[in-house]
Amino acid sequence: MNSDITILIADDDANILEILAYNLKKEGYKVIEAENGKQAIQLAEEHNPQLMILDVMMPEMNGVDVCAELRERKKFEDTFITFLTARDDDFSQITCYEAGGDDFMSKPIKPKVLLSRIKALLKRVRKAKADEQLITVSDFVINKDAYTVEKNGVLVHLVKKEFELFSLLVSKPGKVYTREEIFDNVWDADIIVGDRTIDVHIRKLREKIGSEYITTIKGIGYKFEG
Amino acid sequence: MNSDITILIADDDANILEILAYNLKKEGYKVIEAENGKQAIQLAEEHNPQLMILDVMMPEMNGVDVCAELRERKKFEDTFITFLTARDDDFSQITCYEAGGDDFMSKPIKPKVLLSRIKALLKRVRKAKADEQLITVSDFVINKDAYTVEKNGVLVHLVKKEFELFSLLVSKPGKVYTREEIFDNVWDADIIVGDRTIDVHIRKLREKIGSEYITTIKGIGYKFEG
DNA sequence: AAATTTGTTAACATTGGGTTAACATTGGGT
DNA sequence: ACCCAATGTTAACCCAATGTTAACAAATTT
Repeated sequence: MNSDITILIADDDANILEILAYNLKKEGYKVIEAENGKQAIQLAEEHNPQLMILDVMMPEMNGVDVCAELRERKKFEDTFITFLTARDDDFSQITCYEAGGDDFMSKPIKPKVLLSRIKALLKRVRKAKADEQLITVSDFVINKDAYTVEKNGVLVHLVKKEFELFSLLVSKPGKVYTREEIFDNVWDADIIVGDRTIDVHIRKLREKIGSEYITTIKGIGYKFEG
Repeated sequence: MNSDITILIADDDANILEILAYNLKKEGYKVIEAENGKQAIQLAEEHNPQLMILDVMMPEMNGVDVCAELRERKKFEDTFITFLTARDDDFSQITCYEAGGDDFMSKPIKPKVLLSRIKALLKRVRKAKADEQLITVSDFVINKDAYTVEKNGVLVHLVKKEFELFSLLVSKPGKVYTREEIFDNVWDADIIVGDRTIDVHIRKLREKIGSEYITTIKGIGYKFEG
């Protein structure tokens, strides 16, 4: 059940690494181990963990710098990062949070505490994940995994382009999407389509979901009415 | 800037309550104070805080039970709950997380640590909230994403040119925009329109938003009265 | 490869925002 | 007080933007 969660741990102390890895694996998480900061970044890039546990003091690159670096990239914007530190002096705690960390733990780590803490963190991860894929707005439930849309509980069959168009509009109810924005998001960058194409898809969408949800803002674009 | 974030703090020690409240208010959060568990639940019900800081040991009802009780209700599913405890023994930490807590802090609390920790927690709350760009001036709320204008809470429908003209004038209340400036900003560079065009749009704008907001400066241009 | 589904285009219909023209009114300068 | 240039007002008109339809092309499935 936890096998879809990847946790990256980085510590230069092989013993700690082993203890952490053992306990996390026992719970069913997929564990990636790094021995220093640089490796942590590289492995994060490779495995896209949902949670990272970084030792603050590491060779090559310290945990805080790793965190700061990762936070620069959109890809890791929502990754949970928690720090490990030997001393719990104010300075380093604050530095950790300022670098964009989500949590902070002092060594020595007691496995039971670690695990319950991680569970609390992952609760949020799971929720964030589920939120991304299940959007509920007004009369609709959009499931991005299954590519399905329900209106008041009944399934509405949307084909790919319709679904993507609808997802986009629904992702920010009320926001007006310009034709250009729609093209950029729903069509591949190198594909050029005529200017009636969007209208036709909007037409079909309205036909399927009802015409009252998508509003035309003449001269600008379309919006979904939350 | 933080005034839209409500934090509830619950502790039976009046001194701690005061210190926490002082520091949080200083940061601009709206703070609700409770002296015991029962009161905390009641006040949470009333004020719907985004974050709650609960002392574990309290009369009437302890923090853990408060948390467990709140987590039962869908309304508080996404509320962040963080615990304060006097001792940091394993048992109570784990209990806290099991009750559905998101974070855990040991007394004595150092204000700087508390604040940076809270900021880290609220980062995620804010993220969901803060993506509308709203301009608020006098009686109006202008939403540039949705292309909507509200006057005293009621929607005023402006069409493209009207909206752009209004946005321009509103962007610097009090500043007089010459006809030339208006043309440059609202019309494409290569388009030439007659000299009554602006007047007609101003006329329509005044009709829709009320005539008292846009003033004519004869021989110069128009301005929005802040 | 045929059949079906999905996506795009073209051709035409429709609409409403933007502009203009024609006339009314205002108010600053002399 | 008068003039007239600048602005206000109205309604008609035009056309660009969008709606609509069906035929065609591309893809996916059978």
